[in-house]
Amino acid sequence: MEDTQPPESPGEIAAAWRRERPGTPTESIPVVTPVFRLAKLFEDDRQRVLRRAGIDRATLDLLSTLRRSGSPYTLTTRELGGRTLVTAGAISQRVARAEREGLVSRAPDPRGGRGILISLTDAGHALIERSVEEVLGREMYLVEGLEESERDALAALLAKLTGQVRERAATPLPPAAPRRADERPGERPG
Amino acid sequence: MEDTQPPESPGEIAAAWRRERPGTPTESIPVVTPVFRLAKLFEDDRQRVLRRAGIDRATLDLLSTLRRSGSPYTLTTRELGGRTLVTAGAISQRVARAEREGLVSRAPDPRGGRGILISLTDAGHALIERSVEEVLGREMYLVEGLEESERDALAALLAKLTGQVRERAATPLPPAAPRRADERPGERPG
DNA sequence: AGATCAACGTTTAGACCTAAACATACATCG
DNA sequence: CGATGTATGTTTAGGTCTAAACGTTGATCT
Repeated sequence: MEDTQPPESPGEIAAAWRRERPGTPTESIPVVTPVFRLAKLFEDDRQRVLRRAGIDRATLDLLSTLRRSGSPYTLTTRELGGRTLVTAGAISQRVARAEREGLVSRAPDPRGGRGILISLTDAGHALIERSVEEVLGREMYLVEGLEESERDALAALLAKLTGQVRERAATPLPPAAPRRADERPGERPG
Repeated sequence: MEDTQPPESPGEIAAAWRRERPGTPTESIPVVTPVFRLAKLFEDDRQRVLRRAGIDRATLDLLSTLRRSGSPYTLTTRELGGRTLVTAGAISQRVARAEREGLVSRAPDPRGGRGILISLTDAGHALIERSVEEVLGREMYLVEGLEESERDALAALLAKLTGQVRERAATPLPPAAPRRADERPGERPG
């Protein structure tokens, strides 16, 4: 046997929970599970493309953000942090790695501030120029399995959901679910 | 200043690329970017819930899969691998951690095989029982920002896209974009 | 000025993952 | 039976990330 069955579909996962624990709220599964899986599929595929281009995800993120910001391809560490989904510590490390490879340079902000300006070097500019086209071209291909109208509809729904989730995730967690005293979760059929 | 501006919207990112590099294929951005962001939002929020429940993402994954498989809550390492998105090495480590915490037990497969059976212990069963309800309840809340009909439409599109991407990502990478001879990728400015 | 505060960036410790090298245990074939 | 091959699991080396401690540099107040 070469490989086992593919992962359960979201529908199967939800059905399994309902079978095992009637009453379990499974309505979110058909949305959340595919989001995780798609993120991983895109991520892994992107990594294949990037490896060939001699760059990794972290560096792509950094250089793209600088490149996209337009001439003079310079942002402060803080601005980079705001546009990326990682912590300040990670930014620091990413910049350090990219600097070691000669892709970016660092200099104190001339405008008084305590900020540090990160700029694309020529090598960094060349590398991102080469990589962006490939990454976006490949993603285009991956996404073209959907009709344009479907992509538009999907993009709209994703945008709306992102907004909603951002709002709701920002609110403090509700109190932990009440735990029924007669619920004997430890019970196990022999 | 407390925090900088939120990350650019997918539309802004695409517009920036078109401004900076006319002709860049940006059609995938409104789909791919929100998928990454939603995955991170869900992931981070889930982690907050899990921390309170005294469990982490890796262990949740492991225990959920066992629990969902139904009595006797036992699977081989290989089966676990097939249902999870991580490598065999990661499974091994996850099981080792969970075993150290008394949440699962390991035993050689009695049916002749060279496989190892991983089973939920009573403690593991109790923990997952407690956690699942909270995680899914919370996710339900996060996703309820969309109408039910929107969620259904979104789920259908995500399912279709997942299938398409899985197919397309499996195919070998097309040849690298032609690279101009004067572009020397390995070269580094002194 | 001097003290205190706030913003910013870096460093460090620890967690988890992947890829690849290593075992092991069956299975098959001469 | 002994040699190869194949499927499974585990271990190890290395990498990136987060959280939190830490250090620095301006800004504010008296």
